[in-house]
Amino acid sequence: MDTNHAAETRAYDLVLAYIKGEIAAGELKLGDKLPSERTLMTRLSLSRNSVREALRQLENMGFVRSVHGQGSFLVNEAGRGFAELFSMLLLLHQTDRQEFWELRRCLETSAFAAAAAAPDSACLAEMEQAVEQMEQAGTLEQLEQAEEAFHRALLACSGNRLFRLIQNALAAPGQTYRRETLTTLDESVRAPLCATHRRILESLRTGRTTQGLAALEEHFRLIR
Amino acid sequence: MDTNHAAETRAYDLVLAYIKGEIAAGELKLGDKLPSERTLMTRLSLSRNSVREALRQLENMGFVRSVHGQGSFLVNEAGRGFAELFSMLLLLHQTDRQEFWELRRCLETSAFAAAAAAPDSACLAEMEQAVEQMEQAGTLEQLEQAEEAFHRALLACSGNRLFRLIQNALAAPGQTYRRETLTTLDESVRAPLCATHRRILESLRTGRTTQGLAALEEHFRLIR
DNA sequence: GGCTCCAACTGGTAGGACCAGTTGCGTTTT
DNA sequence: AAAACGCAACTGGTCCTACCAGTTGGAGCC
Repeated sequence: MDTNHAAETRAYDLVLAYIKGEIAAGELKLGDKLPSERTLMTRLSLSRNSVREALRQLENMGFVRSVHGQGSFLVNEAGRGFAELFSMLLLLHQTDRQEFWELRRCLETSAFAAAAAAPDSACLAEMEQAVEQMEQAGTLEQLEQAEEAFHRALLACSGNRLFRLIQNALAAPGQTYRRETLTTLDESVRAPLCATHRRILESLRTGRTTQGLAALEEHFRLIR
Repeated sequence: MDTNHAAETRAYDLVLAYIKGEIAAGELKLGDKLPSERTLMTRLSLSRNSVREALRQLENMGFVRSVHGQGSFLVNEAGRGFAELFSMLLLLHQTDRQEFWELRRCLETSAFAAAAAAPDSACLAEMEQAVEQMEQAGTLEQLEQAEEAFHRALLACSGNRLFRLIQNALAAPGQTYRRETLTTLDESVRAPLCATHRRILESLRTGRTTQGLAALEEHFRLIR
């Protein structure tokens, strides 16, 4: 194995270090406006190019949002750039849809368990709304959106922000897969699909965890 | 809520699209050398700045490795840039160690189940070696490395590349947490810790899944 | 007071210049 | 002829300047 990974240091590392320092010092918090590129340039004795490459990296990670004419802001949209990442992974055959579904199943099972242990009424309400929208969905697109909303609420219910982060990261290919699955779905499967979602929700309300986990399993069998 | 997220298009998107096109067309595959920045510049009618910003993004995602004097290469080091991401998440209090452990537990539980269904002898051998190193570890550092190797092998055993990707992403904070935990660990806990790892391995060999899951749970109770 | 408009910000892009590693080929040396 | 050297032509890394294009806020006008 080569062990010289960390040897290289780039100019824009200074910018990253500076931003992180400001955050650690409490000078910078979420929503704040970063110093302008030209300010950072002079302050850190760097070219604007280097500053911009650092900001691109932060923007790519979802921590910075640069708006033309306004400035750059510290935000929390972590996972935004992951859409690109996953499309590349798929393109390079470094993953496939089976692994994708397996990860989703893994996350949602854990999320369900966490949610069942301490259900959040707001999230339950969201899930209720999503299930109703699924049941009443006229178009496929509505069904799609409702289904996604349901799972988003379920993940949110877990309270784990990392789970949601990964879910967001999976959102882009997820939409593709969801559409593929739903369009090829036999109409006869649609009713059980809705029923499964409702059972998951109800089991969270009644605390019947094992029943809910079974419903989750069935859900992934149906949709995979 | 504002809904104009996707309106903006940047110059470097052209580069990303071009690279992806080349990959899709089979012109470019892992390990290949990308066209030089100056070539891309003229070929796509962009400034070198824009080309570089695109390459930085790809490099940040771990798909490109630029080497001074040699060129840029298409690689698969996805997750390399995630170390930065997680340190930022922690810095901004967008996650914490509890969520971190919960994610690890979630992944490893699923990975164990997958591994139990179709155990891979090579990975089992790696795990065996890791357990032995744990049992014979003299220094804390050795224990640390052996423990990490064990879990790396377990995740690899699942066969799911996304799992390994996320594990790599978690590696940086993982090392910090692992060290924190192990250094504060009572010496009396060390033996059971090794025993737990061995039990996980043995259960994979004997196919006693429920026993293995219990051992995994105990592991996370011990180490958290 | 409310309006318009312009000046002074902001980021986005372009192109040139130079530094600094790497590579390979031609020349020189042995 | 084989080995060593060295230069030229790549490569990415950085800096600079200039300009375009949105946004903002205040000066001045209605």
